[in-house]
Amino acid sequence: MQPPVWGFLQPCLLLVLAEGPNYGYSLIDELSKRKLINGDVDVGNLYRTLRRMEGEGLVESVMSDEGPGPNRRVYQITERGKQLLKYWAGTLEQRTRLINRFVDEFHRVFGEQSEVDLNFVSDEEDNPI
Amino acid sequence: MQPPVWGFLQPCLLLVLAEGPNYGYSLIDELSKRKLINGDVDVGNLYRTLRRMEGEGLVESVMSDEGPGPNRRVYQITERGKQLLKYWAGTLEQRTRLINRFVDEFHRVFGEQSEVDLNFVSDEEDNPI
DNA sequence: GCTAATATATGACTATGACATATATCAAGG
DNA sequence: CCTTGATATATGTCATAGTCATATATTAGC
Repeated sequence: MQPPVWGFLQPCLLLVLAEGPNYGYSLIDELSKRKLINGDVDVGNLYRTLRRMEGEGLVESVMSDEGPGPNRRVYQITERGKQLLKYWAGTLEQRTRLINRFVDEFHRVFGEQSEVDLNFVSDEEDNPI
Repeated sequence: MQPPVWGFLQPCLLLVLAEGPNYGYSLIDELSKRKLINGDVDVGNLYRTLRRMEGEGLVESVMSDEGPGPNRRVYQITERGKQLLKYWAGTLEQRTRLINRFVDEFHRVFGEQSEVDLNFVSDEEDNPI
């Protein structure tokens, strides 16, 4: 199954772009290299997210014919994007506190020894609802 | 602004229901009391989430005329729901590791002393895009 | 010319959440 | 009896976010 880390792609893109301009395909590589996202990033989702961010004034883009292969749309973070990135750093720290509280409660309810199940599979088949 | 903790409501509901049957309005109180969610929970969102969860066989509900006021729909976690809860405990622990990696990278890029901004406000007004 | 890798983009669908609004029950006060 | 407020569930509409599939174009290697 492996549910997505909702809303985490945007802050990750801002973080990588804060170190310098970059383009879509390369951003995917960076996210994998830094292990900021486990598993593969959906390319369609990536490009639409970047476009949305441009619409929100978080990044700006120009087409570039440098490098081999098809032209690249190179994104650059804006001042506004940097502001939001700093904001994200704060809220994500808060988020870990919420999650830690969740995990503590979980162990309190189920007992410290209780196993977590990393391989939940949804078997819709035998679900008569 | 305060962006939502995406996908966190469902696991929280499962966790509270794992301690005993409960109904919508009371679940909101519990989530606030345990500080599992900061800010208010949208009631419309809550009820739709519970219905969705029932459709997925994670909880079951019965109407109850106990207590004062209008009748309550009392939800009870299923075996399948408990399984998913254990799974959530595992993935959420993984999620904190991703977020910690993000925060580390952030401080590496912006410097340890850099302030996080907990009060980002989207001023769409002066955004000419 | 064909194929594979690179690169960007969109269509259709699902999941989650925000904000507003609707409906109903019951208790308390006038 | 009637209004008001608290409780309780539910739906409408929209935005955001992600999945899976597919389309289109460029370039390099054979």
